[in-house]
Amino acid sequence: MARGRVQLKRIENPVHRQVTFCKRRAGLLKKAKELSILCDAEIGLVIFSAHGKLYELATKGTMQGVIERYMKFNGAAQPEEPPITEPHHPLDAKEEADVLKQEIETLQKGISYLFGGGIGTMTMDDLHVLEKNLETWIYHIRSMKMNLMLQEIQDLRDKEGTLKAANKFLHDKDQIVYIPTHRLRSNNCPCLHELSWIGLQEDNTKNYF
Amino acid sequence: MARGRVQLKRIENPVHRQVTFCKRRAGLLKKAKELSILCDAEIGLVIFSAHGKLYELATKGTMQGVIERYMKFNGAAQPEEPPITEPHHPLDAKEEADVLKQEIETLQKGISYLFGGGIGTMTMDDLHVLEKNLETWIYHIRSMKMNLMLQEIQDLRDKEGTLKAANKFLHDKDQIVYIPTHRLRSNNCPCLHELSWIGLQEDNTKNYF
DNA sequence: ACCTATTTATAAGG
DNA sequence: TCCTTATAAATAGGT
Repeated sequence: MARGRVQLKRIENPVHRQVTFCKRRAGLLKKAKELSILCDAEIGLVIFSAHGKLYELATKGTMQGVIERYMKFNGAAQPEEPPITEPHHPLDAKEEADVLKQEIETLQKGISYLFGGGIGTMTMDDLHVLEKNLETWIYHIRSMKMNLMLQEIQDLRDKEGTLKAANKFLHDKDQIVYIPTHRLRSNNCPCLHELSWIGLQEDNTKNYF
Repeated sequence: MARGRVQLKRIENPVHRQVTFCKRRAGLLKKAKELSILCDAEIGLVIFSAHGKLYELATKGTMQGVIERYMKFNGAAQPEEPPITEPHHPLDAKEEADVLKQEIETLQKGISYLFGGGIGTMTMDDLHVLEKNLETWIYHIRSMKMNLMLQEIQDLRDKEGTLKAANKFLHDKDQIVYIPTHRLRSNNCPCLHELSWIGLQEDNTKNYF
């Protein structure tokens, strides 16, 4: 530069450093603009001062645009083979539990990335996968809850049927106990209809979009 | 520069333009590195050539880090009054349904953004808000389902109690025992224990993280 | 912020 | 792409 060579190390004198920062920052921004204009390039430049202040330049559109373009570039660079989710075979309880456990591990890893170490190492694709996993996870948990609750309801209905039958029988007759079996079937219980619209069975979230 | 002033406009000669691009790109990257070292600044520089090739520099960490920091900065720059989610007053069914309807509208808008128009127009903050809304939404749906199912269970238990009482009454009166009552108690039903760990009540998702 | 001696970047040509 | 060289630009140190 001028009146003395520059050492390529942090300037210790804070005043000198601040002055140099101003001058060189201006120079850098100017050079960036020039390069963009002269050579038809799109440039995004972000500068955080030592004290955390932000200076930015985006030629041709916004910084967001530059970031997106950059993301796409890096996303395409590592096109990890999409694992193609299986059509979800019906599994028994043990298998289901194992799948869930594994799923939970994956997700906890992703989540600790997200909140702990910062988003830094996660690409947009990673986030997408995480989101999908989260949906799947919630779906699994919900399915399990639903199944258990349905079973609970079913049990109670069975009992209800039994009790009703016994009650009716006792009310009608003071004789031999006989519970008619057709009264104990649960498929004519009115409650089932009320529950049906909630979508207890399959991937019901899909239908809301 | 040298041997002739430079016009601040796109260099038309493609060879000249390419040569200048190489030289000035190198210069710009060098200057950026120097500024970072001399003044202890964090710099992210992204250059897309006219032909789409990417050149990048991130001092102090990764480009992802720079992008994150930039995002946070801009997120704070437009600190749209955080709506502060109400502590979720207990609403009646009608209110709840209305809230849900509105929520669904918001989300459908967001989702069509995401899948239709491309991510292009959505910022990271938008995505974050969308994600939060999605969680809230799923939570709401789940809450409603849970409430309905819990009510169903409660109703059935009530009925069970009533029937048991009636049964007992008839039994005592007529001295005829047909249904052993200890088989009808619900609090020792195995299903209940299985249900308890799932957390049927409040914001159970919180506990998984 | 301005000045200016000097260093650095770089345009043109090979 | 790299080398050379003349010259424009950038800038360190001072005011």
